[in-house]
Parts: sequence; C-alpha cells; structure tokens
Amino acid sequence: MNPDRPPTAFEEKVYEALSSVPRGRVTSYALLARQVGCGSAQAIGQAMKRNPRAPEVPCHRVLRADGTLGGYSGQVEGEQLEKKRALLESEGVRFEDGRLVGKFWDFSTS
DNA sequence: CACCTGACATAAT
DNA sequence: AATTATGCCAGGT
Repeated sequence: MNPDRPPTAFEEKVYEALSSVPRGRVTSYALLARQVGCGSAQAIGQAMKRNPRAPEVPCHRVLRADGTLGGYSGQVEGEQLEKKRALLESEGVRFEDGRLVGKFWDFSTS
C-alpha cells in the first residue's frame, strides 16, 4: 500500500511546488501541474498516491479546482477524505457544503 | 518500472 | 448546443 520507493525527479518537483504552499492555503492539481510543467493534473494525483510520505508531503493541501477535496491516498471517497477535510480545517481552511471557502494559493507570489 | 499523454465524464461558460 | 477546464484513471511509451 505504501512501498518505500525513492522519490523521483517528477515527485520532487511536485513536492517542491507543494512546499510553496503555506499553511492554511490550498492548491489545485492543474495549478500544480503547470508549475511542474505537466499538461495533466492527473499525473500529479498519481505522484501523490505513488509515494506520498503522508504527513511529510502536504498532499492534503491539494484540492480540486472546483473547491472539492478531490482524492486522498488513492481514494476519491471514504473516511480518508473526511480526515483530509478535518486536516484542512485544522490548518484554518474552512469548507461549506463540501466546497472550499476562499481561494487557491498563488504560485506567482512564491 | 516509472512517467506522461490521452480518453472520457462532468461542470461551467 | 458547443467549447473549455478539471481530474488521485487507465494505458502506452
């Protein structure tokens, strides 16, 4: 479920961009994908579920562009998603009716 | 085996 | 209706 594969260049790039997101802020897959120079946001999700050092990599700070949670640990539904929401709430991110309240982090500010 | 483009579904414009 | 944008899939390279 969580093989200890060494982080690849692609993942590292994603993690670095993810590190640019301060606490209490959120990003979308497409936004992150563009930062790493990828045309598919789905590749980002793949990178997350591949080798996400869960607490080390703030993959929970990656939401959909619609404001929905998206997926977590390879699941798009389940208690893991609820945990993700709770984790976001813990960081100060508020939700309403399953939607993110506020805006995404601007990489240009980084 | 790791990585990415593509196909497909859904929502907004 | 058509086009555009997003996506934690699936498959091909």
